[in-house]
Amino acid sequence: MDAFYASVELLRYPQLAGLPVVIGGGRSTQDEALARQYAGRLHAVPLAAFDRLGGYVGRGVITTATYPARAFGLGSAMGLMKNAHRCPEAIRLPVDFAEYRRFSRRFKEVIRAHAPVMEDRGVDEVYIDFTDAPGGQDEGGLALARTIQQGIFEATGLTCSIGVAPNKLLAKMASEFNKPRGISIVQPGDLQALIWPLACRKVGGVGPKADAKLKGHGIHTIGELAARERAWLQAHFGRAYGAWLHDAAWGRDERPVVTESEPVSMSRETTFERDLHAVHDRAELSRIFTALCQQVAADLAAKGYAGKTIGIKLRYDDFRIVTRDHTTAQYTQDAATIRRLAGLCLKRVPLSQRLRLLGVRVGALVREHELAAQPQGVTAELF
DNA sequence: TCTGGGGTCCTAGGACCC
DNA sequence: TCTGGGGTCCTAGGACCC
Repeated sequence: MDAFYASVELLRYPQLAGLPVVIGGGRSTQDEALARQYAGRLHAVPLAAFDRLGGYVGRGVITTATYPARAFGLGSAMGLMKNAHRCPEAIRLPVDFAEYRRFSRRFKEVIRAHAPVMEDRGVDEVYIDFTDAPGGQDEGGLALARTIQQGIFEATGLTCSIGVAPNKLLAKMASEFNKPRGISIVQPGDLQALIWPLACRKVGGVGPKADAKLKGHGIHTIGELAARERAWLQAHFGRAYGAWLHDAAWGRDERPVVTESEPVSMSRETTFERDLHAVHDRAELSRIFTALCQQVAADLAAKGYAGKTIGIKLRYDDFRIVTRDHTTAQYTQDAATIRRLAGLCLKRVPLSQRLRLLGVRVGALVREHELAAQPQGVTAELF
């Protein structure tokens, strides 16, 4: 989906069309009082009433920027405060995940109606298997891509970009070629012309660390990566990752489109408004900790899961992260149990330094209904 | 007044088991 | 005088993704 969060917000506030808008940070002035005042006619909220990026106080990053905002150099994962000077007049809206999830469900319904083999990749992205979908082979996939793009626009008013290719790796790269509202077809023979000139970072799975290391070896483009011997890449990047890098550079990817998967863990975390000290701010920290446990428990219950690995995560004021976890015999989804076990984890961590973030995680999940016969008694040894 | 939140997967060492 | 070879599970950290 193109600039998904921002595009959903623009459906509510069409008066913001064409303006630099960023989504991110905490509550803003218009979300409660204003929403009440203009209920049912949000399109009438005057521009002057919206929060400006330059006036933001707090912690947070830009999660999405509209295309006009990007023209000012505003982009995702950028600190709100530090970059406000690039365009202080940009309008800032708080993140409304519930609303984005609603639109996420709607656009995915449209896709499944046309091509049922769809893999969920988060709120704003999917892989679709065109292989056996009706019309999926017409015009090399272009026809079905157009149908889906149009169907999503009619159902939601949102635009998307689609890449059609022989595998997920290439389709993902192709989808970036013509944003927004683009369709790109990449065929095996296009590797040299369309893929090899791109930066290594464009390969899904090459992040900032791997990219920096590749650059250190003088490898900047996918073509330069493809030119290295497989064995050389394995010697410098590890056997598995080196082989994968080589395959990726040659456009090879056999991963299937996976339509169903079970969650591995559920977590809640929060960055405090100011750094907190375990002793000095004990009461506040404790209150937040309990609330996180209750939220995770509620998430588990809502989705029908229980887990037996309880863990915590904290981030110190210097951004170092530590985690601790503990696996128990009994699966649980109970807030008080999670709180008790997470509390024990917290005791195993140095707490002299101020904390910026606290998180609670429950892993090793099973479905609630598969839990009925949890063994509790004594087992006899037979042999 | 830099730097969110919710995830997955991989690696590596150690405990423990047969 | 010498100490195997599998295998699984747990824990901590880190890279990466949306």
